[in-house]
This record gives sequence, structure tokens and C-alpha cells, in this order.
Amino acid sequence: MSDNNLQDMFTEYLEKESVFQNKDLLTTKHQPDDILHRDDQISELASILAPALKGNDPSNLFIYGTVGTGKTLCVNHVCDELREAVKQSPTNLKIIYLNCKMKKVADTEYRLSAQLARELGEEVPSTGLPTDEVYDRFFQALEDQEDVVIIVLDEIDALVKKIGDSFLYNLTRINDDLEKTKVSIVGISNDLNFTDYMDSRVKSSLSEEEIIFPPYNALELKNILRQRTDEAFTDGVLEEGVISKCAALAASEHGDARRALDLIRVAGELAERSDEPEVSMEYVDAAQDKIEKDRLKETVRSQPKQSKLLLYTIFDEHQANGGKMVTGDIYANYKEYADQAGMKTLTQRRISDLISELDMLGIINAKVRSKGRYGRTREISVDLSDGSVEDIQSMLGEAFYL
DNA sequence: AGTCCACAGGAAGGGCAGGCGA
DNA sequence: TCGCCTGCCCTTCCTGTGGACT
Repeated sequence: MSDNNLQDMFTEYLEKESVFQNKDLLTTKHQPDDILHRDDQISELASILAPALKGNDPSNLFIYGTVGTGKTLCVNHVCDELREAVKQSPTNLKIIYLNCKMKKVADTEYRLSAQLARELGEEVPSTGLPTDEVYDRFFQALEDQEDVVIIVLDEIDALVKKIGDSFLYNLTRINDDLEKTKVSIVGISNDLNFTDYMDSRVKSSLSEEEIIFPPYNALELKNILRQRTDEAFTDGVLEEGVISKCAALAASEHGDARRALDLIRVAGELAERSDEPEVSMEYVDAAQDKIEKDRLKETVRSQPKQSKLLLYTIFDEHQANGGKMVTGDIYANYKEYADQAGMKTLTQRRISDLISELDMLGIINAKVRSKGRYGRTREISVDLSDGSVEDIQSMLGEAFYL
């Protein structure tokens, strides 16, 4: 395409009426002033954290709820209000928010201590120091804060599953050793049963208070979508029923508001790309399909090389024979492909772990099955649509020149 | 009831890259 | 530069397991 053609394309794009007025309102980054259907949770949260304003340590708090139920949104909202309110009081209040699922930020004990210390203004290298030393620096930084520190640990379930609960144990006991500062922990978890993994002492001191965020129903999702789309979309571009459909689809998937917003945003983007003046129902279906495929492709793309090759092997076998596969067969095929691709062959033990990881990511299904005399193995199956499998297979095939 | 299969999966440790302080 | 520390990926060694078969 010549430069002139490109310029024409951009000019045309600029002149075109957009279906969006303000697309940012449909992203999770947007913090609405008025949070719908969460009044009870917000006032409970506020009353639990309010003692911080008078320099007392609030009870530790545990918040549960599935993805997209507004936990993080409400906590951030209340924290913002607290920060605002504390300006009128002599208390020194520091609120730290950390997402424990963020890779390379808070997924190990070292990184978590280091990040917390950094949030308190302490300089800590990303590696190189003994973990105890980092913890000491964090402790000292806390002591220097004085008054109250609230530590919000989002996706705390991911942290405990990865590194265990010993760090949390120390954190919940830290008030016994601090003289000038009081610390309160707010844990946010997507997994309602995750405290089963924890030591009972940690469990009881961490969940002095608990708040549960139930999933939104279709009606509530509809209200939330309406609130956001009113300003996000140009007047009248949404076909009748589009909002209801997005709400219904998201409600059937654990009442996830994030999903509902994604659906309507992607539907808008697809309509705009096809030069349609209106976002019709068919774009919601297309959006549903696109989100699923994109999520899958992105997950696969971020896997290490060996996992990709293993996945290639599994998909290849799935396309050739369909049905269920077992670890032994997959491993034999994997070795051949590793040879062809000129890659190192991992041991079966390692491949077994990689199969578990792919299963956890939802890319494949792997169930342990005992076949009596014929041994115990994992039965592996692929539930994805043929289109998705072909897409990913060709993407991986190109990467390995297979 | 005992055997045996084909692994699952826990534990321990090796090797590597990256980073720090002396 | 060297010694030390970390996280990460991997191997080796090992015990455990559910149910078909004998």
C-alpha cells in the first residue's frame, strides 16, 4: 500500500462517525463514581476500615467472590474515600494495594516483601539479597511509617497456592512486634474454598471479618451495562436487545460484569470495523467467539517453548484420531516431534507437570483414570472447537517449522 | 486376597542466569 | 572479579494408587 493510500485511509477513519463516544468507560480501568448493586458491601467495608481514621488498626478482612463481582472496584473505591477523609485527621494512614497474580511482582516471598517495602519508600533490588534481609527492610519501613498501614492483597489465593501461607502467618503476627505502626490486612480471593489450603491459625486471624460478593444476576448486569453504555456509545447505535443479550450471556457465566463489559465493547469494535452504523445482535455472538479465541491464543502464545511443543503434539493427535489420549502415547509422540524440531527432550516426569499446567489453564482436559491391570494414567481430551484447534495448530506448526 | 500395570506426583537437589556487595 | 543469594526449570529417585486380572 502506498503512503498516499494510507493517508487516505487514516483521513477516512478520522472523518467516520464512531459508534463509541468514550470507549474507556467499558474497560476495567474505569472507576465509576456510582457503583451499582454493591451498597451493602461498600458500607460494610467502610465500617470495618473506618477505625483507621482514628489511628486504630482495623480488623483483618477477607473478601470472597468470583471474577467480575466488583471486589477490587469496591475496595479501591472505599480506599480512595479513606485517603480523602484522612486528610482532615492527624492520623498518618498508608494504603498499599498489591495484585499477587502479577508475574514478577508479587508471586514469590522475596518479590512480595520487596514490593511491599518499595511501596513504603524503601529501595530493594529485584534479586540478590537474602529473603530475611528483604523482610527486615520491609519491617523497618513499616515501623517508620507510624500510625496505620492497610495492606490490600488482591488475588491472595494465587499467592497462597504458589508459596504457601507462611508469609501470611508472619504478616498477621507482625502487629505483635511493631511498636509505632499498626497493620491491617485485606485479602481478596476469587476462590471461595481457598482457605482450605491454609493453616487454621492464619485462617482465623486473617478472617476476623468476612465479606462475600455474590455474582450479579442478569438484571443487575443489565443496569451496570446501561450505566456505562449511556456515555460510552453514541446515542442510538445499540440495537434493541443487545444490552440484554450481553447481560444474559455474562450472567450464565458466573455473573461476571467484566465479561459483560468486554462483550459489549468487542461487539462495538467489530461493528465499527465492518463500517456498520449500528451494533446489532449478530456482533454480540461474534464478540463472544472472538473473546474466547483471543484468550486462548494469548494463553498459548505466552507458554514456554516446551509447553508449546507438547500442545502441538496433543492437538496433532487429537486431529488425527480424536477421542481420549493418555500420557504415555503423548510422551512417545512428543519425543519424535522434539527430535524433528531439533529440541531437547524433557523427561516424562516433567512432561507430566506440563500436562497438569495446560489442564489448569483450561486449554486441555486431563483427568487421572485408573485402568486396572492396564495402569493408572491421565486421560487427555480437547474440548475446543475445530476452528480454534486448527488456528492454534498452524500457529504452533509455523513456530517449530513442523 | 494378592499381583501388577502405568503412571501420578512428592521431595531433593543440580545447573543456570541475574543481581548484589565487598 | 568473586562469593553469595535468588528464582526458575529441570532431573532423579522414590512412594503411592485404583482397579483389572489371576
